Amino acid sequence: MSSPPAAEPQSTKGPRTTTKTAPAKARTPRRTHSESARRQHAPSHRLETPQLDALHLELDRWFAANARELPWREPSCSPWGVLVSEIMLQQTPVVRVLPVWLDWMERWPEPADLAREASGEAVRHWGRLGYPRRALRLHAAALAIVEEHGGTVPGTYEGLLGLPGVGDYTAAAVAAFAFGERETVVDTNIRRVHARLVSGTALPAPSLTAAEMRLAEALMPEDPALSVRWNASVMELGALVCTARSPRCMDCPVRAECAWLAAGEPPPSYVPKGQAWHGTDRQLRGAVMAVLRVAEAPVARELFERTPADLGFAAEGTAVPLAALHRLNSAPEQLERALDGLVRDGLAELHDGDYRLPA
DNA sequence: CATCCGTGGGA
DNA sequence: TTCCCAAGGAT
Repeated sequence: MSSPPAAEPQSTKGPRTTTKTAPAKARTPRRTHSESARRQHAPSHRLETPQLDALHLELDRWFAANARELPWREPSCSPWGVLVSEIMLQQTPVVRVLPVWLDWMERWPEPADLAREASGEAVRHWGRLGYPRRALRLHAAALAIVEEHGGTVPGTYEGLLGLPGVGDYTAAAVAAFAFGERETVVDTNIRRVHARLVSGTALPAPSLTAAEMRLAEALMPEDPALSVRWNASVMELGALVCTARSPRCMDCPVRAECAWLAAGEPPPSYVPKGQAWHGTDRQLRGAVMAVLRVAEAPVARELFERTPADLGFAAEGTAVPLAALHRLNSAPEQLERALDGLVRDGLAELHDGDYRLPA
């Protein structure tokens, strides 16, 4: 139904103006177990088998026919656009990211455009995507890109990993999808597909293991362009077919090779524990941020506490989110903790008893 | 390494 | 209605 998206490098990363190196304050590069595993070019078990070749072909064909058309997959999309999409997509479904991503790209087409703004503007236009710290980190990343990379998104795993909000997954994903690098991309979708297809289990381990990284590396095609395509294909299969709940195995292009199906779909060996929500600080923080995002002016602390006679003072627009906040009926000390936490995290500023987004 | 950090649509 | 959980990262 959709035209095959070409999984080609979206930027001919030409001269990336590497003249400005040696930043005054170099970020300490993070070292994760998966990165060390990535570094060891452990040729350990390269599975150059006919079966693997067939798998690559089957998934590639499926991807060509079934992949969603997403703007950040267009060859014309800049590395900046890919980076923004990847951070927005962290723990957030595609359908909710789409409108916000389009708004951001129009508003801030380049890192320097966002870097010129106050961080609070990034938070405001993050809307209701959730985890607003990501907006803060994206703004900080834009600043770092301008100050340390001449305004262009770094094109290597290491360079990307040094950016705020960019971890192992995002660094590999941007290097692969925006620059065509052969990187071992492992997200929750890919982990689940590997668990079922290869390991024969319903779910991957609770946390990412070194064995999974080795497996992911072993499954990737050698050719960089094909590896990029493979990474995108496995991720898309996990998102559309090999889903967490009620996988559509009938529509799976590789069901004949699936170890989990062959084993009779054994149930997961553990139950993922859900996150508490009602009555938590997170819920309260979310309600406070909903108020600050729509507020035109700083919001007095009393309005959060509901002491004034029921919102007579609420500035227009803030009445609804304030009412939602009051409905939570949280203890004063919890509200205090939430507000302090937001200020500590840089999501809000406090001036003379008034709260606002960071200016 | 376990925990924290938002949100809303679908099962 | 309730519960699950989606292209994770930082501490």
